[in-house]
Amino acid sequence: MTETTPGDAMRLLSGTALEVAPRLLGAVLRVGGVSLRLTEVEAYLGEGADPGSHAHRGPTARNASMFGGAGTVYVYLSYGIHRCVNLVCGPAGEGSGVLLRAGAVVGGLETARSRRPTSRDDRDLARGPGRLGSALGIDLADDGSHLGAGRIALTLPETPVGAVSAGPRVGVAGEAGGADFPWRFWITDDPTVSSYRPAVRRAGRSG
DNA sequence: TAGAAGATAGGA
DNA sequence: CCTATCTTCTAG
Repeated sequence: MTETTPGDAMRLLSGTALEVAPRLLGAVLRVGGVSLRLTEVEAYLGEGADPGSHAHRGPTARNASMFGGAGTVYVYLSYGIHRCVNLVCGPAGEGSGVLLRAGAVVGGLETARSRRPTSRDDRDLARGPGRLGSALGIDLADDGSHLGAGRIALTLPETPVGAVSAGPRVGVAGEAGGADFPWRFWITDDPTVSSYRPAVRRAGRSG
């Protein structure tokens, strides 16, 4: 068996988000004692290149780590509740990354279950970006950390995954969330992939 | 300084 | 369909 090294992961992450995202499928992310096999991801390009990206308008206090270059971990608070995880790719200063949307828990199952008591089925433990962050015990303190340098590590798949599907990104408003931006990738037919939801707008709804 | 919107999840 | 919950950004 060929084992992937941290260097292999860094090499992959140095590419563009669109090429990195599908190749992260099947990779195992370990955070402390919980390991997750990634089954669903989304690519986000950098400053000025992707209206749906947090980095689109340039660096701010929140998204600063997105500009940290390949291997940086970007964690942000979503809707005041959920912690979502991105793996930054490309060169420093660009601002591109891959949002981790779902996965299957393959290690530390008991810990993950205790963190997600409302999950009635193990496949729901990390089905969706908020749930994924919760199951892994991700904290805002993890923002800006680096793969392999702290408690977060990535191992690439030893064998290639099977069929991969692509489609519009979830919850992204406007044109960047449409069919012209099929930048969400998932392992076809995998039960841990989240269900698609179009972007919603609360104030001035039903537009 | 205020107000709206947001890469969501869970419940009715 | 509605709401929880709070940070971030933008306009004035």
